[in-house]
Amino acid sequence: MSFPASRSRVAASFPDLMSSDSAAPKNYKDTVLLPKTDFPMKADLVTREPQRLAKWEAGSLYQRIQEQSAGKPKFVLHDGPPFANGDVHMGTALNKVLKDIIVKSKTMAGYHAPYIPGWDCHGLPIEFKVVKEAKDLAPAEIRTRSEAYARKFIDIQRQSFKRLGVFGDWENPYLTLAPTYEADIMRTFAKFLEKGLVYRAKRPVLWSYGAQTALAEAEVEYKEKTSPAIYVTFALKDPPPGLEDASLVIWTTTPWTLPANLGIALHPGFDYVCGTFNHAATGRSLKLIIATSRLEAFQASTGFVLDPAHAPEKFKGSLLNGSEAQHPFLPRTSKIIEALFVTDDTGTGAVHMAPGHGADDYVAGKEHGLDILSPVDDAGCFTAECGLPEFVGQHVFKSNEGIIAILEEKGALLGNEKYVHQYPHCWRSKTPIIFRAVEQFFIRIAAFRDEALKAIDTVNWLPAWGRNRIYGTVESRPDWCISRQRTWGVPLPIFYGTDGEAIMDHTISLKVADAVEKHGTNLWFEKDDLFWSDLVGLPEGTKRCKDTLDVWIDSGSSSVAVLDRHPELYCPADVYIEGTDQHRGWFQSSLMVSVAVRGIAPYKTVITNGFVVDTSGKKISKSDQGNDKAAKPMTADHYYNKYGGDMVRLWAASVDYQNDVPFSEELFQQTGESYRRIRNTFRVLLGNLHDEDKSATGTPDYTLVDRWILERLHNLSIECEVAYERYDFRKVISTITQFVSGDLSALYIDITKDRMYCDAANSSRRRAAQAVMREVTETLCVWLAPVLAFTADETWEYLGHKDSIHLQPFRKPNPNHIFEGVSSAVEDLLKARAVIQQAIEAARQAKQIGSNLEANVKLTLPEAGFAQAIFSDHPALQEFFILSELQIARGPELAATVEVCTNPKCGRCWRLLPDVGTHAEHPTLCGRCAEAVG
RNA sequence: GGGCAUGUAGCUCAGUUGGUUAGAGCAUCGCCUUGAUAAGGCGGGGGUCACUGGUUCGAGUCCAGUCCUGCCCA
Repeated sequence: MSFPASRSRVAASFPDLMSSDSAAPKNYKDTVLLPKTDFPMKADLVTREPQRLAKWEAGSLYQRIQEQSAGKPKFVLHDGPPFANGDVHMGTALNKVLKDIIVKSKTMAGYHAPYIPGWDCHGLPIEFKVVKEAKDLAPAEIRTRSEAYARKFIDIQRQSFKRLGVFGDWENPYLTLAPTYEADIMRTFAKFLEKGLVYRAKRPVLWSYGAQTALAEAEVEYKEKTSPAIYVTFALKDPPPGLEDASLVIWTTTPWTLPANLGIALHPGFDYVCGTFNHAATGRSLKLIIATSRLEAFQASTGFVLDPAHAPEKFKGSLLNGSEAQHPFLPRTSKIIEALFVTDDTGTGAVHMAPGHGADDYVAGKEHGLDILSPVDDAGCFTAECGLPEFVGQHVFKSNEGIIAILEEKGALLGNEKYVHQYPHCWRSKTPIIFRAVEQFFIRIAAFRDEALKAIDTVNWLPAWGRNRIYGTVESRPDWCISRQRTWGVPLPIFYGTDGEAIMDHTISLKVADAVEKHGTNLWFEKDDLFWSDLVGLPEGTKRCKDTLDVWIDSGSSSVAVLDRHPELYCPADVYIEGTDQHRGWFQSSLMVSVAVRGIAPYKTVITNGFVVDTSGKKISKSDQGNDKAAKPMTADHYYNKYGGDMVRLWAASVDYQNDVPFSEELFQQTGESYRRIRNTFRVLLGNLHDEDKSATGTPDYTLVDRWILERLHNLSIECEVAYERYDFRKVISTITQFVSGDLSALYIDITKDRMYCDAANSSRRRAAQAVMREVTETLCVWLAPVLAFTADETWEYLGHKDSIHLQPFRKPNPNHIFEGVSSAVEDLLKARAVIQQAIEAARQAKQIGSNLEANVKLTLPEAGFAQAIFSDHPALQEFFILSELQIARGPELAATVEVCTNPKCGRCWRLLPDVGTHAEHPTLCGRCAEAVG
């Protein structure tokens, strides 16, 4: 049944026409060949898409696509694994749909394009959540629960991705927690060992003495804490002229770190003064060095005031670079270095450096060759290394007072205040954290940095600035710290000998990998040292390493664990596509691993997509979910459950993904408008094909508009083909949208309505239009299929095809659809049409006429031009302009005037024509309609 | 603070190597249609091209600086 609602409404408004009285004018509505289709106007994607998904799945569509394309040239898009934590965010959905559009479009472009999705499963955020739910779990238990947690979200996310119409081998994804994958991570690490790229060194980490563990940033909460803030003097050794007997003054809120002091940092660009400072109350007089900008604050805090009697020495911080100063209470010197992180908002412009107790200190210290001293044990108590026997075994925070007392006694203390500041605390034990250097494993980047930089230039970066971005990060990145004092990860397959030294032997790590491949990494936590040393052939007393590997090693190893392992994939992959943050993340870790392991980049092309941001351009992060200020839904399920998967897909294809993507529900709904436009146009086209003559052979009798739309379709195919090749999906959609709305809906379908509805069913003009409409609909379906995966398939089915559109190839642009002179004729016709429409609009606004068919138009064409054949073909012109009456004249310029048409109205086609009433049998019809009705 | 991006109509974006009156879709307003009807057609309004300066006969486009926003760092 088609349009039942409208039919009854017409009947209700014209009861007289429906009367059974044979004398009354006949109702010709039933003789009009209106569009007829069951293709619903209302998409109802939310209920229909799952049915189509079930059908695809039952028919193993993905597998059939792979079988059908077997043997064709391959195209490998390697999936960057999303983290198995939380629901699918719109940013994740954008990325995943883009991947799918690439895979689908490459498949249709004639490639064999398998897609193996993956998940990143290890890592702190999961461990964090698990441990938060239940405290004081044994490592093996944490791992069991973490795996369950990850698997839960893998299932949730997999359902979402499938629901979005993403095709792939969903039953066999790669998981970084799979024993085979974990074993490959260990083998990758073994390769690093084999190449001598791994070393062990101390480095400061956030340490909770309460929980006796290292913490990550995410496990730290900032709370107010009162600390002693003290000023301490360091006497210069071998001072340059003018600075004799002077002391640098540092300011610190952690006196306990002074035993680990190995340096003092000055800003090379700051101005410093060196002068005599007098303390009125005590009568002390000292020669001190202070940053000029901090002078006032220093004097106010300490009471030491610069003696105005002597002009102070002035110099830049860079002057003292490389000099040394005497430690105030230990028999050693501190190296004076320059560092840009020195600020002038607190302190003295001279910063106490303890590379074992601070991140900045560590980096700057490393750069200037300072040692790393961290004389503190797991419980936060001083070790013998601190050089102060009376403090050994005492907690660092309890030692502050004692150290201040020593400074006082040595005369090195200039001031001591209470200082309230935000200080990091352990989220679990609630104790303040300390920075403490512990042994870590590193990868020596310098050994293959140049090779990595060269590899970057073998890759096609889209957009092109990605190249500079990653080049910069690789160029400047320090050595890679790959050990973590965490539980939920792949264990570092390393052992310590009885002397405490790490045994760096890749053959031992490979033995661990083999065992892990069979039994999983839990074995590392479940069995004891004796078991393991026995297994790998090390002597009794050997201890296994308790650290896990940085998760970036996990995902960074995917070119080894996935591309090299899967028979249908290869390395380098053709495309990686991820968010821009991955230049420093996965793109880089993958590059580093691949270059180290096989000497080349793991990808040929790298595409980045921007972040999904709110409409004011602010980032919307997952963690903002639930906050009052970001209460708007940002998860994909909200959108596909409310609007449908194709709507999310169309949105993803419509946005400028190379930049940040502004997003709101309102913006999202905008793409719904273009969806409706496309769908309704498909519906009319399908409706007009209801009585198509499928037996027809030969070239139909095309009219000018038929040829024109076919040529437009030909151009559309060229544009879509190129746009897909350039991954410019927005261009595909805008090209199709403009074609559908501008060329089809407003022109072609409108113009051909008359012949489609009112001509005899078998008229050659009507059959030609149907041939055109089939060609147009099928071609559009094919180009839309990678994006509107569900709707294109649905339309394809209504076109009478038995099998899925996703098994179809793209259509090559058809050169038979280029017609000499047609586009220039239509160009002129459109100019004339614009003038006519304006004239008609004026008459309409003046209430002289209603529809176009009531107008009698006088069109004046300019003397020159407008010479194409159609301008002397009145019926064709009337069809194109959709007019009942048209007169043509030549004049100085293009113009049109409108009068009310006085011809009688045909009761069937509604045109106002002079030959209405010439047939006795059908007195209310025009000649054409009388003949059509018969 | 540094590196890399970005800024054109209410919103999302086009705008070739500098060259008529800066375009499209959506939104908005008015009219028509009621045989695409929870659709369709026609017409209109709306922009100091982030800002400042420069090169040029001519700048949305090229150059310099400033600001906004994002990513990655410090």
